[in-house]
Amino acid sequence: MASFNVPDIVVGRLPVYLRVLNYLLAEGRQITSSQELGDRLGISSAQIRKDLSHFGEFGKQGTGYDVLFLRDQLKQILNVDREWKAILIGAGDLGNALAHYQRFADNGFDMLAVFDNDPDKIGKPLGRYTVKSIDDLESFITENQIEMALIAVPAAAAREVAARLIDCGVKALLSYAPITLAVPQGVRVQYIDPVTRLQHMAYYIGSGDK
Amino acid sequence: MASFNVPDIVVGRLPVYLRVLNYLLAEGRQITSSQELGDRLGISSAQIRKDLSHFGEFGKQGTGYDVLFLRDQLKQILNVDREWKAILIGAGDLGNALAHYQRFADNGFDMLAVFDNDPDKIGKPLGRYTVKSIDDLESFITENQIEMALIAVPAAAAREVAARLIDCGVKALLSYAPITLAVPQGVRVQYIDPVTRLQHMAYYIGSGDK
DNA sequence: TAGATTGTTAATCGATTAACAATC
DNA sequence: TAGATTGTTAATCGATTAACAATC
Repeated sequence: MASFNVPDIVVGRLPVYLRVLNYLLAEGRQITSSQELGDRLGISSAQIRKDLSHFGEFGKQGTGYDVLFLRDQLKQILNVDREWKAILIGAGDLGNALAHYQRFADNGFDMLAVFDNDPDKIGKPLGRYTVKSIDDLESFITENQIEMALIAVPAAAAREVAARLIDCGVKALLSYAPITLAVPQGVRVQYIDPVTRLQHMAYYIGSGDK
Repeated sequence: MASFNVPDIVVGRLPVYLRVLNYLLAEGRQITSSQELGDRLGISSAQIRKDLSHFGEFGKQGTGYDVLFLRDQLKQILNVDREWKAILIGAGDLGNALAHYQRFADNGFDMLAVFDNDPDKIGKPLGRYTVKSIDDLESFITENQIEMALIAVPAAAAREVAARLIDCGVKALLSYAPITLAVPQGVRVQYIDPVTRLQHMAYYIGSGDK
């Protein structure tokens, strides 16, 4: 797992490589090539080989890559060859969808609890959870050594929630709130905002000449 | 709106600029600067000025930018100074959350219908919609001149759904299915996969030395 | 005017691509 | 062996940053 200064954009592609390898595995494929992976992902084979070269040598000349081996190597590199403990803040419609999303558990992200500040929701069942009070956020994180959190609260509440999470030592935030968060060194944030994505595409399909 | 070959990465930042300008507007601010915008977004003021310079001159030396004016210019540039007609495919938990998401309408994305292939769901209410049969997809798109679609179906169904949408002339797809879609020239796709985002962050917070 | 901030240039930095020797 | 594909190098391409003249 030799690596020190791999470009973030390369790291961001690894999960997609991992995903396609999992599909290949499910299809019963044993061997693949940078060419095939590139074709499936719409990128060049050169980019895939270059990206992988940051971490080591995983293939065989003339043959390609062992799907299972490369898959497992990528899992190691990404640190997803183990379980991660996460929580979800926000039990609205989006929180409900995330609480039911099977792929988190399937990929080793163990969602341990769901929090909300609405008295009408606290104590009620939500999927396999019982919604907890946001008042219990700090104690729960500390006691369970939570490392990641999904933020699915309104934009107006997101900054305070993020601050509290970070105060308790949560190191990765995935925020669905449409707001940019300032976080200290050592804490990672990723954003999911479908509206900005639609706007991005609107630029191109807008007037035909772009 | 002079522009021909603006880097995609620049286009992708404009919606975020637009978002922060809307917040400034809501706060009653009339003037801002590239410095302030950069501070709010965690990027350099130089990058903001450079990005905007692809499209024209929007500020005044010594003063900065008129918030309302720049906001409206960005809306024009992104082609979001008008309504866009969209549909949603998939009425599961995620589809339910998206059907209720107010920010689409707030930002000019008019969701006209929700489709599913499950007989138990078809005809049932979902937010302000009544779930339509996927059998009616083609006729609905054609009759209503749908331009965008949100895909919230299982991965196994996503390729076929995308193909049908594209066949009917839909030009922008926002897919929540964890699979890469091959689309023809002129069609845009964006993906939202929270699992890849968590995996991306896991890389950094994994072992402390990255 | 003095102070501030833009828009732009040039330099730096970083990522992608093409090509090919190595080698399975 | 002949054919195929990797890993890597060097060249190209593209993005970001720093700096500053222009100017409000």
